[in-house]
Amino acid sequence: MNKKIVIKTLEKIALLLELQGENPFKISAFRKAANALELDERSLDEIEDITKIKGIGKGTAAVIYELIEKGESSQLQELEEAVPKGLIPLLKLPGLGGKKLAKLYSELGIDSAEKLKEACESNAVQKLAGFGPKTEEKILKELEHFGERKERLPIWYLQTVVVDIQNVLLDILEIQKFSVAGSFRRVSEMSKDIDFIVATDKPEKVKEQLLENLVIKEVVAAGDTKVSVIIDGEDPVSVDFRLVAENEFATALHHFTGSKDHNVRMRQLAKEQGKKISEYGVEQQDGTIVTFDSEEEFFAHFDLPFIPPTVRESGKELERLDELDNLVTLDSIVSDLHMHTTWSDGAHTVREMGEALISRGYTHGVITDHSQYLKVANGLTPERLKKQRLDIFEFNETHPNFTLYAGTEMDILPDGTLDYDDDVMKELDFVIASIHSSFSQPQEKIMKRLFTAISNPYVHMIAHPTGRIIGQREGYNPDIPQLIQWANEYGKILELNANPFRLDLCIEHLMMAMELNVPIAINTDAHAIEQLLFMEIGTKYAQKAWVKKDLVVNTWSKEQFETFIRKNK
DNA sequence: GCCGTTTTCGGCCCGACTGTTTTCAGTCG
Repeated sequence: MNKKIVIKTLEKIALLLELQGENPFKISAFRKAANALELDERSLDEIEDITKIKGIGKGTAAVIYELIEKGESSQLQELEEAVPKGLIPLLKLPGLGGKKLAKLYSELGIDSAEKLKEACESNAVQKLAGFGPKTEEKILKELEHFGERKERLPIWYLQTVVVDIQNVLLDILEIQKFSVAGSFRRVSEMSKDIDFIVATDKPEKVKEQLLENLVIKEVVAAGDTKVSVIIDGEDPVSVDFRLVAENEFATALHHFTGSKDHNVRMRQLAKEQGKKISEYGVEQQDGTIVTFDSEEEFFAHFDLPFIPPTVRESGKELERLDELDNLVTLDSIVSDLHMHTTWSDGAHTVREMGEALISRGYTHGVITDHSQYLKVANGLTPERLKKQRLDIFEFNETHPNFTLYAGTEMDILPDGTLDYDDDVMKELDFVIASIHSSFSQPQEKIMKRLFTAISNPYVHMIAHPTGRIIGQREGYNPDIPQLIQWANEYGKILELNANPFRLDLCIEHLMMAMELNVPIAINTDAHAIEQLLFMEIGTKYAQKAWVKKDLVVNTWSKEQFETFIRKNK
């Protein structure tokens, strides 16, 4: 029995129980059991006694054993018979949860969006206890756009929204300080909303100005401590603002940064110490509330080191505290190994890019323009590549404390050959190979192309290994475990492309690479100076996968880097 | 449904907002 199927079944049971209006704790027990199974690294066969796992007891274990033995769950089947399928999508309507939907079904027989609409239009809904005219009106309004709004939005889109909001917040005088929180602060690839924590002693004024100055499509809620709006734009985004007193800022920020599981773990820990965590502070045994100037102090209160937002996920991070020092950080980065200039499709010259790297405090970098195959990007022929090197030599002569290396981002062609001959590559310091064409080839063909590149002695790194664009395209579906194996065998680097559209390799694959100690280069792939800033998001994303500092090529000194790039020459 | 140095019952993380009520339930994060 596949563990994934078991997890899905438990989640499905929880969902259907919810639609029966069941006890919320019972529902969450099934979700917790699914979660516990997911977090356990063992396969189903390797687990001897499943009830030994915390969160799995008699009831959920029975479901799991039945699944293993019969391949199906009688409990799930019964639920599926009792709960109409049409109710499931209705859970997505804001304001409607399991209890209300259960009532709508049992009292009015509502099991679809159409029936719900009819019932609202005939004013049958407002007659139910617990419902009223406003609820009815709200449901009708939500039904108009039902299914239109995207559930989760990609980080590269949300980033633009966050910047716009920050500009509005900076102009509100009554705000003492603010920070983005939530999954965006944890650098999730996709988020369903954006959270901001705002410190102020004049919440009324701040609320007023927020409502006035933001580009608002809809006000969802506007209370004393919480303002919730939908920001208008290409894709509308839910944004929550939490207005708190300045001394509550640190605990509020921690609380609303999450994740949920991280918070639960922290609260349990606090409870063990006789304390209680809320967004307003930490309540001591004697009832007094302690507040903090920073999240660092908050963690220190529980004898914990600062846990970066990026790793606050499953709660298990509290068991990996000794690894926190090994996480890669922006200030340990001394180079960027993938960028473009005006020689191909970049916006700035070799000199401008080089000087931008110096002003970021780096010690070295590599210029890697596109190769000849990419005509749309003005890719370089071997002749132009030679001329470009004169620019690089000249730069190095005039900047003695910094080294710019001559590289390329060379295409792996659709027929499986490489865009430059070995003797062209031989002349270069650093060769990146990547795929930009024929994404839809069968996996076998894609892997042949990647193998040609990775096994070539002059290739140092594979860039953006899957070709994905977050939330938009899957990429070319390579067998990444195999690629990681090859990288290990041939001593090659794999890239974590830091462009927020890509973040490629993804977390799961980075973790696999860590298991084999395959070196990772975090590169911005900058096509303009401003994009060198992507390094920040790249390092944070790497933290999410617990990528070790020593395995990040960009933290290596110039000497270490040179030893690596020269080993095959 | 799960769990237990508060141990077989009774709490489970905790609190805000809304719309329904006339003190609270449901939803949400």
